[in-house]
Parts: sequence; structure tokens; C-alpha cells
Amino acid sequence: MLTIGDFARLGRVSVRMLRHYDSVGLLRPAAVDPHSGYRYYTAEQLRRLNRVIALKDLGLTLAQVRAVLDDVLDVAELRGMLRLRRAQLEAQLAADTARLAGVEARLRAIETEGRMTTQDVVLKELPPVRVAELTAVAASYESADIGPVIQPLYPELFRRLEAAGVTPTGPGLAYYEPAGDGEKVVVHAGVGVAVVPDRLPDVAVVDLPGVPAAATVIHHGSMDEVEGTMQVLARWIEENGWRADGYARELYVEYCAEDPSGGVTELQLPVRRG
Amino acid sequence: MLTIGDFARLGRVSVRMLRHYDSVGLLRPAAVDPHSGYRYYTAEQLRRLNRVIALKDLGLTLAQVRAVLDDVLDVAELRGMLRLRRAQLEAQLAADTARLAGVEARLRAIETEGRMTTQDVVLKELPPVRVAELTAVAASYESADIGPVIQPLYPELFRRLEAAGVTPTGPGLAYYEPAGDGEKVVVHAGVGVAVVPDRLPDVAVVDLPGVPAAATVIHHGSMDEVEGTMQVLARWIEENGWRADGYARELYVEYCAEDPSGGVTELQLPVRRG
DNA sequence: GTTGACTCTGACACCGTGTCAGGGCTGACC
DNA sequence: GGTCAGCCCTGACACGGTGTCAGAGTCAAC
Repeated sequence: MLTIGDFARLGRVSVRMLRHYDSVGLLRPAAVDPHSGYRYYTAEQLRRLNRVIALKDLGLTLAQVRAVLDDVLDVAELRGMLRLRRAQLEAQLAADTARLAGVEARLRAIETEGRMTTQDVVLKELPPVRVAELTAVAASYESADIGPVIQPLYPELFRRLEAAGVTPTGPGLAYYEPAGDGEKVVVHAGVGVAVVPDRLPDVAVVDLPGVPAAATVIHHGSMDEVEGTMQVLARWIEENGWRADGYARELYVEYCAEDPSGGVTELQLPVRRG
Repeated sequence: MLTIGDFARLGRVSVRMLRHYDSVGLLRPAAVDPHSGYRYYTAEQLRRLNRVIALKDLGLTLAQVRAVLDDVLDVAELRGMLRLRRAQLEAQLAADTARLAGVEARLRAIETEGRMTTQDVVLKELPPVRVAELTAVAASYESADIGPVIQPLYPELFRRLEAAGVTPTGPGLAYYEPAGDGEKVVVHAGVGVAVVPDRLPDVAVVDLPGVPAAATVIHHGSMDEVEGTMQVLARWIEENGWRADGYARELYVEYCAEDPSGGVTELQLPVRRG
């Protein structure tokens, strides 16, 4: 018979954890002195302790370990559990690899510049959203070409929505696609709505698909000055090992036609692993 | 002014977390209605929120994020923090990769055998230990050659220790090294002691170094039948991507000369990444 | 004025582990 | 048999980031 301390040393586990395993029914001592409450273990129990540790080291929770050891699982369930765990570990590895890339990018930036920059680019998942929109074509994706095309669309869009008795439910947003020929770009000027599609006569209603990964940054000021912020985004995705996957969406968090410099816009650039 | 719900949607954060960030002083609302307690945020604050999320996504704790954002760190401290974080992530990646290998080995074993095997091999770190020991030379590492050589050593060892008035403080253990020539092996039969080295006349006292990583398994029964357990160990290290790094130590957790079949022995095989 | 959607606070839960306080038990030595 | 060091007991709190719930108050649209 071993005292809890001896057993803990042999199993290289803390006494605290042995008591915990007892309390959750994972490993009960072979004997408990009814008077003193002292726990006593046998060398034989090292086998079970080792199994507990081996399974725990795979990353199973204690509840899962207990299920495995107490044999309340059939093989299929066990296989399912391990497959799930494998998927979790793969996701964890991917996430940590990305984090490591991020940390290393920050460190490089500090070493070369002596300070911290681009600290506000965030990777997000974008949910699908329903928008009412008008479209037009611009000569290129440069903001000098985009601005004059997109700006007139919004007053017209809001006018038509109001005429149809529809109230926007979200902020305005813009997105872009390449037009068939050359550098031209289709410009979509939209606003979030909660309305059944095809119920608006003069306005298209489309369901924008979600984006699994988008690098986003907040742009402050007029959209005429968006190029600098876009460059921050471009540098971030390069430093963090991503690649742009299309054009950036723009979400007009705050917009006032009279004072463009007070605008707040979120740029959302879909990315994929490069 | 945005309500907390709007702000949460824009920042893709839960309302719960915004309240939490407020309570820990990480991101206070621009205004709080003194009557209702309602929090109100400005679009401008999205910038800080994004910074919080970006740093948090690197894996910094909220306290660290606050330190960075509130500028109470100089560049050296920030660099140190990021280096530490990098080291943590690298360790995490290594650990998760090993876990993944373990899970995959289990899955393969289940697929091929329809059940779970070798569920009791555990990777441990072995602490350094001081032992009193006698040595001899055996013809090979096979247990048929080892047994007759090592068994007489223990009675002699305990006799000499008792004569010197020394009480063992730990279980018996054995370890092995290649002798200079051919297959021969130096056999060390020892027992843990807490005594100053060179204070025993007839017994060597040596400090066994710790082992950073050892695959261990509990062998039940006579040491004559240890080969099967050793093979379990060998299969485990192969399946999990390790390599043996020397001979296994043996720790005699329970031993009785009269009934060898009731023995409990821990085999400890030093391993390294292969 | 009604009502439904929103917000408030405060609390509990998760999970594995460390640590502490306050008190009881054991075993070795005298 | 007494003493004392070292062991063990229970119960509690803490960590950290987040979800969720209950019960009550508030806002805005109709």
C-alpha cells in the first residue's frame, strides 16, 4: 500500500491531481482509512494512472478519459472522438502557425522601425448579408476612377428605397468585381436590408455570400485618401503570409456627405492562404 | 453614438466581451448614461477595438493588450513580450504536433486492429536521482543474459548498505551502458539514497542525470517476461515519431524475491526526436 | 400607451491545476 | 508514553476568456 505522496512521486503527478481524479471518479484509491480519510494506493493502480496520463496527454478531457477507460464507448465512438480530436489539433496547429507568423511580423517591424505599426489590422469572418444595390462600371479600381462613379449611386439608391417604403437595416457598403474586359470594374453600391428579394422594382436585392477570412482595417477620413490605408492592409497580408482574394469591400460605418473627412469606413479584403 | 449592440455587430465581438473590456478598463465607452447605465460608443472607438482584437489574436492576454495600448511599455519590453510569446507558440506547436502524432497512431491502431492497444505508454521527464549501486558486466542486453548477472547484486548491495547504516530512500532501479567491446553491457544495480557521495566504503554513489524525455510503461510480472513489454514500448516510440536514446532504466516499484510474478516495474526508455 | 427589442447588473459555469489555511494523523526518536 | 517533523485531510479561491441565465429597467416605434 502506498500513501498518496508515494504514489504521486511514482506516477510523477501532483498530489492535488490524484485527489482530483478521486473526486471525479477517474482513479479511486484502493483503500481509504475510514477514520483518518487517508487514501492508499497499490502499485497495480499505476497501470490505470498511466493510462489516464497517456490519454490526457493526447489532449482528451478528463471526462473523455474516464469514458475510454471505463469502457462505456464502443469502437466507433472512440474512433469518432479521436477523429474529432485530430481535427481540433489540426485547427489549433493552423491557428498557432498564423499567430506565430503574426508575432514574427511584429517583431520584424519593431527591429527595423523601432516601434510598432499596423496594429489594427484584424482577420475576421464576414457573415452573409442581404443588400439592396445599384451598380455601375468604373474605368479602374483606383479611387480617382471609383469615387465619381459610386458617389452618385447612393442618393439615388436611398431615394428609390424610400419611394418603395423600405428602411435600410445596416450601414452602406460597396464591393467590386472585374468587368469582363480589361481593367474595368463593376461597382456595387449597396445597403443592408431585411426584405424579400424581387420585391423592389427599381433596385436589385442580392445576398452577398459570407467570406471565410477577410483582413479588415478601419479607414478614417475621406475615401479620397483610402490608398494609404489600403497599403497598410496589403503590407499586413504579405507579412502574415496571406494573399488577396479579390477586391476589398467597403463598409461605411459613418458617412456624411457634407464632411467626408469625418467618415469611418471598414475595408474588408478577402484573403486566402498563399 | 452607437449602442453596445450596434458597436458589437460592427466590431464582430459579443456584447458580453464589450462589457468585460469596459470592466477591466481596456475599452471604456465614450459615454455612459448616468441614469440608465447604457453604454454608448463612437465609430472612432472602432480603431481601439480593432487594436484590441488584433493583439488578442496574436495570443496576448487582455492585461498585456492593455499594457501595449496604454503605452506603458517601452520598445524593449514589447520586444521581450513578443519574443516570449513566440517561444510559447513554438512550444505549443511542437506539443500539438506530438499530440497529433499520438492521436493518429491510436487511430491507425484502431483501424487495423479494431481495438485500442498500448494505451499505457507515457512520456515523462525523469528527474536526476542519487543512487548507491554495484555494477557487473553481462554478455548482452537480452534478459536471459541480464537476469543471472543482476539478481545477485541486490542482496549484496542491501547487505553492504545495512552494514554502513544507510537506509534506502527510494525503490531499486537498474540501468545499463554498453561496455567498450562488442555486445557486452555494464549492468548497474542501484537504489535511491540520500547520502553524501564517497561516504560509503564498499558501494559506489552516483548522481544519475535527469532525462528530458523518456517513454515509460509499467511492466507487471517477472522480469523474465519483460521482452513483451519492451516491444510495446518500442512500437510506441516508433508510431509516435521518437527514437530510442540508450537502454531502458528499470524502476522496481514492487519486488519480492519469493514471488517474482507479483512484481511491478517501470521501464523508462530515454528517447529523442527522430 | 403598449409592446417588443434592447440593455443593465450580478452570478455561475467551464477546465485543469496551483496554492493556501486550518486542523488531524503517523511514525520515528527519546 | 510524549514530542515533533512531516505527511495528509477538506474546503476554498484563483487563473482567463467567454457563454448563459435571471430579473429588472429602458428605449423607440407604432
